[in-house]
Amino acid sequence: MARPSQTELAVLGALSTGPMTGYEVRAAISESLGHFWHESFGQIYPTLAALEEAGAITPADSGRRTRTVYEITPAGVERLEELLAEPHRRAPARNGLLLRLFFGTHLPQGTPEALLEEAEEQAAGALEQYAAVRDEVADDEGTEQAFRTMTLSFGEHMARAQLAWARECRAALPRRARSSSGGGRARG
Amino acid sequence: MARPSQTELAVLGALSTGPMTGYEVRAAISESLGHFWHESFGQIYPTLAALEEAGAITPADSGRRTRTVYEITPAGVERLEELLAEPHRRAPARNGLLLRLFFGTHLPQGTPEALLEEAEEQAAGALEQYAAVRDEVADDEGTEQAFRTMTLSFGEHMARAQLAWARECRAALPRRARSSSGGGRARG
DNA sequence: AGCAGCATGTAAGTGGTTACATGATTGT
DNA sequence: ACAATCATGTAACCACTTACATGCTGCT
Repeated sequence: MARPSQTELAVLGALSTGPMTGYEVRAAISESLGHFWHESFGQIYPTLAALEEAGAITPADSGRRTRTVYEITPAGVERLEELLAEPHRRAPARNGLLLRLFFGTHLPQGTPEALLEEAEEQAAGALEQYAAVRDEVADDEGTEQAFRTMTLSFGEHMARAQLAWARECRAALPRRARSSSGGGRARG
Repeated sequence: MARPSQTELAVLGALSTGPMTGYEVRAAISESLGHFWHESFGQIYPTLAALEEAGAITPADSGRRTRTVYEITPAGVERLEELLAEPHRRAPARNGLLLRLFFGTHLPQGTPEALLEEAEEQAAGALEQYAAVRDEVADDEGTEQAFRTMTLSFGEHMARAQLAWARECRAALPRRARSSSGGGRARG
């Protein structure tokens, strides 16, 4: 196996919270990390196989033979700690919004305005969702709660920042074209 | 043609600012979109070929035959507008920091502390960089300046948000393990 | 002559998604 | 009996990166 993959970390991490099937791993990840992470079966099952091969996880008694409940082994915990300790190489910068916005300014459209509006709405929407989750989280306890709060808080901070940024930019934009078609050149 | 739509957009967008070689396209993107976008030659050259095939760009007189300066065509501008108008594609939700932080809470380490510290330092560092860029940008003019300001502003908002979030979380964390390193402060 | 940096391209590999194929279990 | 959903897996493809191969141009 060797390659330190993000998926490996996610799967191993999920299993560190308790024994699960591949199906449940995916559910656990998408429930708990909602907006911030996601795995597909096409990644999960091969990763489970590789992890078992490497002795990091082991099939536990499942009661049924059509499903495989995996359990993390001591070696797996070690591996997980190793992965966590590794310097977190961040994804190559690829922000589609900024890309579009930049090149949008070279076009006669109201494109930049529209993009900023969209960004603003999206952030506002996210904030509403987070507010709803806040209520739920209040019921949780201990570590679970600490995690959820951090995640949530991260989402909120980022959404608020995006909202503020979009509003500032919209306010600063010269009011030339008002959406599609219209004046090409602003200044001469 | 096939649709490497994000790269296609970036390349077409770059060419919308003026004729360029593939090499220059890459430089233009990394200069202007610095932290927010990036293209590799392995993507750029095939994309240029495909765009030429599709009539979106055309080779212009370069003076030398060992380089090909491409120019965007009216059809290319149309294509660019089309791409810009398209509903802004997925951001596949994969935040390595949040992932690690979550599973870090299940381990006895000072892992979460270390991650938050790293996140805080990274944001602080970015802010310093942006401050430097601020000065440069002041010299620019017109559209160029408007773009740079927006980009920069986005970076600043996000970095400040991350900084605030990391600090809040660290303050809220129970002080159990003291982590390995002692270096928490931003350099002066 | 030699080196830095401009310029173009390709092959192999990575890390991931989508769609599909298959079947078991549970609830009504 | 049937549908929903739990569960496992694979094949094909996709966007992109890395490393490599090659050669030109301009400067000292």
